[in-house]
Order: sequence, then structure tokens, then C-alpha cells
Amino acid sequence: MTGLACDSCPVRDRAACASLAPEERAELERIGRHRSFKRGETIFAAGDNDPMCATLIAGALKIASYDADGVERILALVHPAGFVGEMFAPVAHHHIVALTDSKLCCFSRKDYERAISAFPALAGALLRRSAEDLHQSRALIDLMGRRSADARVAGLLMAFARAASDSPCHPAQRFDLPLTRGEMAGLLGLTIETVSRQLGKLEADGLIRRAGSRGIEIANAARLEAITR
Amino acid sequence: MTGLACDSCPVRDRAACASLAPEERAELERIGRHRSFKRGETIFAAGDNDPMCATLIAGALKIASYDADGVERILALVHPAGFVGEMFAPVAHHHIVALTDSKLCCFSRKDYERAISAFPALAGALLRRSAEDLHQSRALIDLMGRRSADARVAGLLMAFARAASDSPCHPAQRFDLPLTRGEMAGLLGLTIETVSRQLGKLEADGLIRRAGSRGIEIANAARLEAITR
DNA sequence: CGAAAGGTTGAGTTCCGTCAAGTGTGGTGG
DNA sequence: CCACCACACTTGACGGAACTCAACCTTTCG
Repeated sequence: MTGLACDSCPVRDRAACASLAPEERAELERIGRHRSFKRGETIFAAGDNDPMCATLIAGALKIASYDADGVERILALVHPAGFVGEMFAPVAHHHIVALTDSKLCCFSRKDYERAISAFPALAGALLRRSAEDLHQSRALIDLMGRRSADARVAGLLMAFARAASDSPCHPAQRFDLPLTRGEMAGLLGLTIETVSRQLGKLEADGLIRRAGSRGIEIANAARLEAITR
Repeated sequence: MTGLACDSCPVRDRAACASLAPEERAELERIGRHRSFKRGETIFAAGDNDPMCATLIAGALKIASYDADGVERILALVHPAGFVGEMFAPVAHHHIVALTDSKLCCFSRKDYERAISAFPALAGALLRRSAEDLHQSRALIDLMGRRSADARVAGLLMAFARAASDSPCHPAQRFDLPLTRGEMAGLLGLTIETVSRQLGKLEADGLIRRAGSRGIEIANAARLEAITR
């Protein structure tokens, strides 16, 4: 709920606004504001008709829908520098919830639309982000289309390992799961129990080692990758 | 392989180029060319490094990946006025194949990139298309996340019914399946046999009627919708 | 300390994938 | 015109994988 300070923003050169000239960014800074959310808080709810959009500065979000039984289905994860919010639909389609304590840089849609038409570079940057999001979505579809639970869980672990790595090509060998079992299940279309059992089996087979309930160490990346198909 | 004729183009006011002023469109017309593909032909293959992009004029496409066993996984369907091709990645990520005989309006990526920076309206229009694609992807993720095969098949039928309808709100009551059983299976992460059995069961339960292998008539939309969750 | 939330494990059952055989149907060529 | 073939689709039997239900363990937090 504070003013902005783009100069010290941790995502200042990765987010969409990074493409702007200094004076353009000053204008964005004028119309946006920082907000913080605690783990589990809902940022936008499906059906909201007071549309907002935002860049994630720190933390992590999930985009999710809930069926009639209240079962959560996770449609996408959002990482820092990611952009969320409906720019074109009249109402929000999905729930956006903080996975961890998070900071966002929020804009009213009307203001942001004006900024897009005023600053052509912004449209280009958003297009690039959107293409990236689309690619991530399709990667998830690919993952969920696998028919066996072990392929899905192994694929998710490899995806996390890649995301946790600094170098874009080599996956991290050791990382913490960013999701609960229930969230992993919601992402993969499985149940909590199945995810838990598959992790146990991967450990028993010597493909991974576990430290606590969240820590993962990849013991045999090649075999883990091989299960993935 | 012919020149363009935007004036008579069937998607002239729905595709991305619709946002352009006449003289801008004339420039696009100069750098693009029409190509036709037969059902089953590959338009772009994953790994292509001679990147192209295109607007679909007529027909239908699938974006797909293939696992080590050759099992096809369909990541997205593309309808007329849709845009395909990687604008940002160095190589194509997925295969793009014609589902039916199709016509495309193709551009080299380099040319199209130039057009985007020259004509800001084009970036906006592509952003809108991209947001739509992203929404479709998430709808598919939602569908695939359903745990039972009947919910997935019923949901797919409802999606086709909505797509086949002229009016955006009410689903068509009668339509032809645009996909083979194998393609439906690849889209939903099921097997051909399971899709076939679920269709049989939906018919036996009186929720749908079938005419030939492709014709579908929705007999009880409410109950079909209810299964969907 | 107790409660709540996340996680694991076990037993039983249902569902879906696999394998296999069989039924159209459209297309090609004799 | 018909024989043949390829392809899409259907149907059945079977077994294994994943879901359900339930109990229990662990960690965190008030």
C-alpha cells in the first residue's frame, strides 16, 4: 500500500515495464501502487468486475479454478516479473491466490490500457510475456497429458529443478518444492495420496533423496528424465 | 502459393491484421503469401529454425508434441483468424499440423517483426489474440485436470458445442466432431478406447445421440453439463 | 500443551489402459 | 461394379494403477 520505487525494484529489468524509457516509467509509477499479500490470500477472485492487473515483484502466485466439490485445479504458477490480470475480458476468469507472501505492483485496467496505447513498447513487452505464459501453459498441458502418475510427478520435479536453477540449461540438483502435496496434485490432476506415494517410490528407487517434506535432491537426473515421457 | 487479396479474405475483420489502417495492411500484403495445406500435412515442425508465422484463413490446425513412443499429445487447436508461429523463441517448440485442408497467410518472422515495430496497432491486436489463446489453454488445462474420463469427454463435447454455435452464449444442439477419436484422446490425455466407450456410455444414458461416427446431437444439455465437473 | 494443517501409509475398490478381435466405410484399382 | 485395403471406430476380457476412505504421524503455531 505504499508508493512505488522503480529504481530499487527487484524485477526492474525483467518485468514488462523494463522496456520503457525513464520518463515513460515515471508515468507508470504515478498510476501504480504496491500491495502485499500473505500466503493464501486471494488477489483477484473469479467474477471480479473491478478489473485490475499487476506485475509480481516478489513471492509466487497460483491461478486456479475450483469445481463444485471445492477441488482446486491449478492452471498456472506465476513467478516474479510475471504479469497477471485480464486486459480484455470483462470479468476475471480465475482466482489468483498468493502461494507465499508476495508483493505486487498493481494498476487499474483502465490506467494500464491507456499506458499501453501511449507507450507502444509496453505492448511489445507484454506480448513477449504473454508468449512465454502460453509456452508455460502448453508445457503443463504436455505434462498433464502423460498417462501415468509417475511420469507426471517426475516431469514436475524436473520442471521445478529447471526453474530453481540459475543457469537456464542445467537443472538444479537440490531445491525445495514450492508447493504442498495438495497443490502439486491440483496441478497434475492427481490426488494428494498419489503424489505422496509417487514421491516415496521415486525415493525408494534411488532417483531422488528427500530432506523434510519439501527438500528434494536429484540423485539420478538421467533416469528421472527417462521416466518423464 | 499465390499473392494475397486481403479485400476478399474471409477473416479480414477478425484476424490480427484487421486492426491495421488500409495503407498498413497494404504493406503486410506485400510481405505475406498464401499457402495451402492438405489434411495431415505438417506446417511447421518442432526444431525448425527458419521461423515463420502465419494467420489461419480457413480450415483448422493442431499444435502437438510427440513422445518417445510416438504418442501424440495435442496442446491446442487453431481456428480461422488464429495466429501461429514463434515470434520470440529461436526454434519452433511444437509441431503444427493441418487437421483439415487449410489455407494460411504466411510471413517470415523477420518481416513480421518489422511490421510489429512499424505498426503499433499490430502489437495490440496480437496481444489480444495471445490473451485469447492463453485463456483457451487454461480452459484445456481445466478440462484435463478432471479426474474421471466421463467428465473430460463430456466437457470436450460441451466445448465443441459452444464452438459450433453461432450465438456465443448458447451451445449448438447438433454438430459434427471436428476430431478423430485418436485426436480427442490426445487432447484429453486418454486412450482411443476410453473415448469411444465414454461416448457409447453417454449415448446409452440418453445424454447424447449419435449420427455416424462424427455426428453428435445433445439430448440433455443440463445433465451433460452436470457430469462435466 | 493442544489444535490445525500438511504429510504418510494401508486396505479395498473402481476405473482406465492394454491387448486383441471384429465392424463399418471410403477410396483405389482391376 | 466389385474386390480389396487402409483407416477409423467399437467391443470385450483382463490386470494394474489410481482413487477413496481411514488411520496415523509430524510440524507449526497459538
